[in-house]
Amino acid sequence: MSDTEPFRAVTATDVARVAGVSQSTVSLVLNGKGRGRISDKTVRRVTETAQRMGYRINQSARHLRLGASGTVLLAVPTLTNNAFAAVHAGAARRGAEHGLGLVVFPLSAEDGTSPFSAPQQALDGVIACSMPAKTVADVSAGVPLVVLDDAPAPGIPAVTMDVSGGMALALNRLLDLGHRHIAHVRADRPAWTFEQRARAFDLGVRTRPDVMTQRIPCPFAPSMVRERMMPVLSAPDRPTAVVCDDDNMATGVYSAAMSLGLTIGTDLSVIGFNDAPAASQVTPGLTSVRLPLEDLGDQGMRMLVGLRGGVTADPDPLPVALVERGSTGPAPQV
Amino acid sequence: MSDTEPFRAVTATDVARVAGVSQSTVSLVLNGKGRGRISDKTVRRVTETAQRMGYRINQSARHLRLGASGTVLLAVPTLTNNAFAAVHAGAARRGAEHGLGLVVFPLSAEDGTSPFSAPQQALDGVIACSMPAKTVADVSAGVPLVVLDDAPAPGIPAVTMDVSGGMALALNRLLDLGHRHIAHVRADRPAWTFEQRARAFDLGVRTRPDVMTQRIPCPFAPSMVRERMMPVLSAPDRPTAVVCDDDNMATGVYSAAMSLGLTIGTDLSVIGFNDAPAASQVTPGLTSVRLPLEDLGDQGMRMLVGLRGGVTADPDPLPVALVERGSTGPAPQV
DNA sequence: TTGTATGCGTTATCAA
DNA sequence: TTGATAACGCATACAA
Repeated sequence: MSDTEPFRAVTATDVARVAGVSQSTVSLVLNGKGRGRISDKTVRRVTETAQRMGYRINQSARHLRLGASGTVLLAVPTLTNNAFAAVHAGAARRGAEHGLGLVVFPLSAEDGTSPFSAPQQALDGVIACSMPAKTVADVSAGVPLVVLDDAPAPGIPAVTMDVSGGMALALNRLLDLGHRHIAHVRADRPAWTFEQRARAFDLGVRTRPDVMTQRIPCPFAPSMVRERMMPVLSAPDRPTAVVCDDDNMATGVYSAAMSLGLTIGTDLSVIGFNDAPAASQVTPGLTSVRLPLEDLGDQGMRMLVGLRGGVTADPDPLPVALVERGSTGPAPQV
Repeated sequence: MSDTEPFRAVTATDVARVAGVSQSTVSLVLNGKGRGRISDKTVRRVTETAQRMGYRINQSARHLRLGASGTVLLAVPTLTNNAFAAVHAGAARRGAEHGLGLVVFPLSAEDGTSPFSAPQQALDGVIACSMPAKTVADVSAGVPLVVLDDAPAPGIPAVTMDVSGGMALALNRLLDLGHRHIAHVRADRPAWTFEQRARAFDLGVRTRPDVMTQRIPCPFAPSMVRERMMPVLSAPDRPTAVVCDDDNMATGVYSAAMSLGLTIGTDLSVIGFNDAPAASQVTPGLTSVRLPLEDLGDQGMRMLVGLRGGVTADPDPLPVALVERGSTGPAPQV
């Protein structure tokens, strides 16, 4: 009852003493390794006792014993894109269930230097998001690796999202709305995820000779997108709809359209990718391809954890959805 | 040279063997506890050997020995606001230096239930961001606590930002620009940080009877702000400038203004708080009070770590700055 | 079916 | 000024 009494954690040994068994039995039971070794009665008693006493495993001790560090690295190309916050959240939550902490690190494609001098020692695994596996080669040396939203390569487990399907969704919606001149604002960054979008766009319009298209590579910054779009949207035969590789880029299109006096959703339809919070905050709301980013992180961590379990088959691409808002409407009459 | 040779970490014992000293000497030296106990020559030799061998401490072992968990909890009111991503980044980076992992958890003010059944066991500390200390009372029981961006209370270490000063900055700038009718869109959420903004606004206009003011409490959602602002901005004697408690709320003002045909920066000046990424992406760019959120997280973690060192004095409020963009301009002629 | 014994790498106490 | 030694809580090989 004393406030000053130092807190003492409930250990497996404590549970063992109360349950009247040995500590190793407790360990066996709690790790599910009692199958065929420990009697059902004992299993029940131990489980229940642990529960009742509020036993919680000491991860430090566990990691020490197992020679693991309890940390996983999440490598991302940049921190500024809030998409990665979602991936992080998903991975972190799942990791916590397994006593794994998650440390994020931005690893630019050009300069792949890492702060980890001895990754094998410091890391239990690496999750690379939206970047080629070779970029993280030096930090992932000797450590289980999972790539997210990148090209599935033989021998490297990958979790992907159906970005091609997302582009198809966007494109078909625009076609349904009667648009026959559609531009694709492409992220000018070498990444599988953007190649997928480009390919799906090209594929989707290939069988439609009645549709005019424009492909506009752009740096990620909205201001650059705006600059690039000004001449495009001023032209006499301007596109009536634009698909952007990212919601941030879409805001650049908004900006250009507005200063040209074009009304978004009426004169010009715009679709983005990610369904970032900003998509619902601009006016009009931005129609966007929602990517299951939190799921992506979750599945990635799940796969990493399963790696020692011998999981090898990549899961199906995660489904995506088109979220319609005010930025899309019927093609304007010519 | 074999690829299959299992990796073996460099331990303090390894260093000891090479340096020709005992393992305990290595521990003493590397923890800086050799002062007046270990000879300078030995200290040098050990330090250098450890460096050369690439020794890295095993945090699991350290935590086990010290009875610590190596994790601290960052409690935030909501995850949707990207401000907390910055706080998290700052705290996580600093924590990593001390072998501390950071787990985030959204703890709503109403329902303060936590997923931590035995916080003293699972957590080495709690950092509560923008929420009253009593909200985290049950999870922080028996654990060092630091509050961020909240009311400094006796006995509870706090790190704050100069939000009042930020409001003064914003207000004075608008006054300098000639605005004499200014509205304050207030976050309708009980939090110290918003009380500060409100108080500073009230204080700043108290001595200016020539200035008309409006105080408009609002939920956080931009759509709600828009709704509330429509009648305000349609009125014949509408405000010529608006200060918002948050950048997100400012986008709601943008939305309302635009649908009323008001040009931001000319007809209506707008200032936000946070300087979120979105502030530079809207058109025109949003003038905003930049809060040092990453610093806040960093200082919070630093303070938590210093707690066992006996640090008690709260640091000065972190300085803020006004970032001017296109959303502010001279007051329109009446 | 269960218990005993050992060591993971560290810190800290005590003896030398 | 330094070294031997004992835990910390857990997983597991081996003994019973």
